[in-house]
Amino acid sequence: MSYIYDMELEDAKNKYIQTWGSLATSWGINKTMAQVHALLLVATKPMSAEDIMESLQISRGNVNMNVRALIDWGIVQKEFVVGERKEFFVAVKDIWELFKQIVKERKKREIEPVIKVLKELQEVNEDSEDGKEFKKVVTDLSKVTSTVNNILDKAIKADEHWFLSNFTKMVKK
Amino acid sequence: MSYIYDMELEDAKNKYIQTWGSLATSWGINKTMAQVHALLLVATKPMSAEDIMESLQISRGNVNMNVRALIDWGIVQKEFVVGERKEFFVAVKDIWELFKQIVKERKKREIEPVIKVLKELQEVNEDSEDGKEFKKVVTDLSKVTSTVNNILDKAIKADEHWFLSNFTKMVKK
DNA sequence: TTTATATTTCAATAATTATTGAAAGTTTAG
DNA sequence: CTAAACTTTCAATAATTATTGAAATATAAA
Repeated sequence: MSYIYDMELEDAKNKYIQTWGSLATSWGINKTMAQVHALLLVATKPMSAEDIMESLQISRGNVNMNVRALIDWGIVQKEFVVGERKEFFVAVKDIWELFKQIVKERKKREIEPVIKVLKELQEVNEDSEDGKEFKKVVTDLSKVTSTVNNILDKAIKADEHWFLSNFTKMVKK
Repeated sequence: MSYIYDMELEDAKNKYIQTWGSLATSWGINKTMAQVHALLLVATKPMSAEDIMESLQISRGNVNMNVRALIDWGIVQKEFVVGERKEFFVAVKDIWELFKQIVKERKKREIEPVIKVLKELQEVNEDSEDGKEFKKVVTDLSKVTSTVNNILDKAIKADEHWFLSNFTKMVKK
């Protein structure tokens, strides 16, 4: 194992962590949250709050808030290390599981609130020409949104192999 | 057409515009951009920059920037009105077209950069145990991301009827 | 219990992102 | 061409969101 090689791996890991953080911004996800997740995903052993603070050069409070958010998303878990009093954290390493959790969470945050609002809006009185047009827009939005929601539900329930092979073939013309 | 009824429709439209704006925030999309889009989507005729300024109580510069962004996304278009010198704007009213444009744009912004980075990262030397693990994570991420990307490509090319009926049935067990 | 260790909270502050509005730039009518 | 009508730009500012760090709280060992 040469020195040069190690540097390359470290560089790759860093690039990965940094890139994830900046991409996250355009997804409406906190930069640090994405970085902490990326760090845990490529870590070879459980990390404590202090390990994370040091790796990413961020404060204790920031680590705490973002690790909690990741646990909420269901993509990071606490882990206890024998002989250690403090908490350690690990990322869910199974990428399929990760994918499903992320879909589940974004569905909940992005799609379900939309469906809820559209449903309410469909109850508006629609006798006038203007009202009919509004109702049509809302109904059409509802239809497409619900379909997407159903498809994501299926994806969440599917298993990895089915998704990666059958689904792909199925979708191909 | 009664006064009360009109109020209800106006209220519904307002609620829709406001809600869209706040939901957009959690999607990494500018609030005003979403509001302008919502406004144009339920408008019964083309709107000028001034109409939008007045409706949403925002500045001219803000309208200009956000309308431009919407045109970039391909979900709003300029329209000329006879006898009027200024520009008017309309939203793409075909919801299926809207859906496809949004998918296309988010794919480009969210998924394609990820694929690009993962591809680069797969080139890291992987002789050590640690390196192998890293490579596995990256490869797995690549696989799932590419599959999602392919599925979205198909969705963009599909037609509405196929998507709303066949795809749904197909996906059902 | 007391003490040491670890975690959480949150007000203050920093960093980022959105918005304004007026000046500069463009386009069209006369 | 010139003036008026309209659009774009962008530095200044406002609003929002993220981060810090120290105090408060919680937990476990002694």
